[in-house]
Amino acid sequence: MTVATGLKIGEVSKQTGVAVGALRYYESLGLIQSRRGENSYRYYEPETVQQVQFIKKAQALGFSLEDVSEVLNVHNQGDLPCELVQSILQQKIEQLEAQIQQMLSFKAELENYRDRWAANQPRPQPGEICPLIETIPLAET
Amino acid sequence: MTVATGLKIGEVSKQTGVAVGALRYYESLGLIQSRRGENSYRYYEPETVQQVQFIKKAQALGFSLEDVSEVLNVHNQGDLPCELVQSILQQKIEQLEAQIQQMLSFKAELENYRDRWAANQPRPQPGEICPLIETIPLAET
DNA sequence: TTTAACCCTAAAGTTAGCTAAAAGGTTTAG
DNA sequence: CTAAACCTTTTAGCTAACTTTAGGGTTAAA
Repeated sequence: MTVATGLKIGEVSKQTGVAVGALRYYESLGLIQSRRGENSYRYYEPETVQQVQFIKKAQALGFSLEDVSEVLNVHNQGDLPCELVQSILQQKIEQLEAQIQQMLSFKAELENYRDRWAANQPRPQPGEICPLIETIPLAET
Repeated sequence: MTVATGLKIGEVSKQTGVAVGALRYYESLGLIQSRRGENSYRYYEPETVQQVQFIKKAQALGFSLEDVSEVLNVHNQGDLPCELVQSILQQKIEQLEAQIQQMLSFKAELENYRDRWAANQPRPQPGEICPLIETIPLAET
């Protein structure tokens, strides 16, 4: 039997805190690579640990696995992906800002209803379930 | 043939703007009810239109269909669901507030990185992909 | 040597709220 | 009478990022 070198999937899992199944999933998406031993086990280079941590950090920044994939593709073509990373990051920031604005105005609307209802609690008319909801106008599309 | 009374599903759909498939889905969740004719068609009471509008309005307030189901259960037990609606609404507001706070601090963090990197763009060391990401500390769980 | 711990694949399940497609019965307008 | 429009059921698909399950091989320590 030849000696298979490298880390087994469980070791990568332990070192990164990423579940074995998730690592296989990443590999299925082409985010990480492995060699196979005669036993068909996956064997990873030590760098894979860093790569997985890269993925985790990117995720922590709100990058989807597809974003990560784009970045890695640029990297694998020998180019510096930093500019791409910057532009994705800028996009994320803008998306976040837009979402926050939306949520703020939605929250204001909810508070509006809550307070209006707290001040004046209507009773359901026959056929109604709860006027707290029934008095809301349906949004125009 | 006996006369089947009530609204057919397409009529409810037209009057509420909710797709036929969605109405069947609501029924499968027990949110609305129907009688069946000899032809196996669903026939709805006129009140169903209001009930579906109730669902739409509750959704517009961020209620999940499960939330709606809870409210309707209370209603169907003959109790006034308004108090429950109020407390769900309050919960939603609080959740929203918490999410907004999280997103704000996350956004600040991203801007922090963006600006730090814009000021001083490091080059990848051997084994690194892009220090913009690699210099991020992994969050403690 | 045995057995626990580890590895494999493939496929299905998770969440939410639907939509779509296939294959077929019913009704209704002309 | 016929064809369009409507209704039925069941099943699958959509998004994202996995997890779980089932059914088996492999390895390593005691």
